[in-house]
Amino acid sequence: MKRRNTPTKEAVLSVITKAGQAMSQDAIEGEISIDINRATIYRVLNRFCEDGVLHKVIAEDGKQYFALCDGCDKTHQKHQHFHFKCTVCETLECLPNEVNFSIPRGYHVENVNCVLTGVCKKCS
Amino acid sequence: MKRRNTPTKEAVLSVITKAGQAMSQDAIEGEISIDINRATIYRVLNRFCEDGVLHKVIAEDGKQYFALCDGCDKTHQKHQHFHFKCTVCETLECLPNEVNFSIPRGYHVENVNCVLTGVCKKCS
DNA sequence: ATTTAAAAGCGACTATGTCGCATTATTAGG
DNA sequence: CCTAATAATGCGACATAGTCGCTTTTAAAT
Repeated sequence: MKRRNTPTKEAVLSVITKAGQAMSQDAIEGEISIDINRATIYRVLNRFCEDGVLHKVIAEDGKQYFALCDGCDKTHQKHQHFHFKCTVCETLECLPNEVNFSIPRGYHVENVNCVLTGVCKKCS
Repeated sequence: MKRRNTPTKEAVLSVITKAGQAMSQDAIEGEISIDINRATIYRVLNRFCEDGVLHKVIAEDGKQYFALCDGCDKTHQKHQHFHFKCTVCETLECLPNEVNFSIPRGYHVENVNCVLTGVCKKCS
C-alpha cells in the first residue's frame, strides 16, 4: 500500500495550501484547475488525513472540512485546537488556541472536534 | 406565533427525556410510539431549540443530535460544555465540563460545538 | 360554534458522502 | 526500455440527512 504521486494529489494539496484555510470538497472542486471526480477528491483527502498531511473538521453545517496539519507528526496527530467558522464569508480557519479539557475517569478520547461559529475578524 | 401543545411535541420530548442523552432524528423516530413524519420531527426539534428547551450538537458523523437543556435560560443559552460521542454504543452525552477558550480580538462567537469522540465509560 | 393560524402530513428535492467495479497510470524490476 | 503489479481514478449508483412548498388538520381563542 505504498502511495503514488499523481497530478490529482498535487492539485488538491496545492489548492488547499494556496487557500490557507480549511476547505470542503465542493470548494476544492470549484477552485481546482483540472477536472477531478468527486469521489476521487474525497479519497485523496482521506488519504492525506491518514498520512497526517491534513486533518478533518466537521462544521456546524455537518460538512467535512480539510485543513493542513501544521507540525503534527504521525504519532501525535490529535488536532486539539479550536476552529472558527465564519457565517459571513463561510470560511473555516484553524485557531492557535489549544483545546483543554478533562474528562471523567473511564472515558477514552480518540478525537477532538471543536468549532466556534460566528463572525470572523475580517467580516466584522 | 404562539406555540401550541400537540401530541407530537409531547411524544418527542418524552422520548428524549427518557433516553437521558442526545438523540438524532432517526433514533427518535425509532423510539417513538406514534407515527410521526420525518419533516415534522425536525420541525418540532428545531422549535424546541428556538425555545431553549433543547440544544443541537453536530457530531463527527455530521448528524444533528438534540439534547435537553439543563439550566439554560433563553438569554444565556450558550451550550458551552463538551459532548462525548461513543463509537461503540453510538450515544452522545453532555459532559459537565465547560468549554473554556479565548479567541483573537475581532472575532464574534455565536455558537460553540465541541464533541469528543471515543469510547465511553460503559463500553470500555 | 366559528375562526385563524400554528402544526402536521406528504412528496419532492438537494446535497453530502460512500461503494463497487472497470479502467488507467505510476512505479519497480528485469 | 518493456512489463507486471497494484495504486489511483472515473463512473454510476446508492444511502442518508435535512429542507421546502403546499395542502390538510387541529389547537385554542373569541
